[in-house]
Amino acid sequence: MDYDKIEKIVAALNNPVRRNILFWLKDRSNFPPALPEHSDLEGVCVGYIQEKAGLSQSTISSYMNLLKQAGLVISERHGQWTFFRRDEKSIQAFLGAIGKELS
Amino acid sequence: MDYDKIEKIVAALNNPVRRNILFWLKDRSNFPPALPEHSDLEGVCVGYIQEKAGLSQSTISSYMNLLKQAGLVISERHGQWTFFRRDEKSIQAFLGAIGKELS
DNA sequence: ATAAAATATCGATATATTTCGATATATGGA
DNA sequence: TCCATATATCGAAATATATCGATATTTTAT
Repeated sequence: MDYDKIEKIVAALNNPVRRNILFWLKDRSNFPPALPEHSDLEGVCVGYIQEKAGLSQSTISSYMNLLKQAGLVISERHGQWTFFRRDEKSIQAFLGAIGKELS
Repeated sequence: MDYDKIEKIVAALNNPVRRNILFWLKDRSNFPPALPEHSDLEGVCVGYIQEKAGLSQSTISSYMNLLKQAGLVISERHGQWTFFRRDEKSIQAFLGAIGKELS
């Protein structure tokens, strides 16, 4: 994982709301149950994330995009809904890389 | 390690110069040899850090203070000189904590 | 005491980030 | 087609950060 990639991730984590969102996404039960037609989908609808975060819809939208650009989350659109889940592989790669850089 | 402590460290790391400084401080040979009267001291004189970073003296001073407040470095004053070294224990604690938070 | 060297602090400016409300776009239903 | 819902994008204002030069402070030497 190169220098710029780490930089992007550190920047993404350097905000309490975004950091919280990643934490919440670890456990689906931090959010309301999915709608019936979404029950077999992975991830959490951005609307629920926005509610839980308590910020404006536009802010959360830009934050989720930033997390996505940093590679920390994966997004999938299903009809009118966008779902986000953590990119566990990328997160682990980051932890490995930052561990190596700082040790 | 609590939430605010991690926040401070992530913020400290969220700058290329500060991140580089921590990296350079891993290896004393990234800097010129110490003066004879400092040869038995630990750490690197802030003047050398400033030279290597290529920014103004005042910027580096504030940056080193920020790294110190985040607990990433330890400073020691010897006469007119201030020396900085990494706080390895704190760094490892951070890596453990961020690994736990993100995993 | 004066002067020099090293470094911390201050104040200012430019730029980046946070956050919002407004609006645009995408999807779906009647 | 029109209307509704969900979400992305835009532009703006407030705040935070990066960085500088000037100045203050600390330490040392003469």
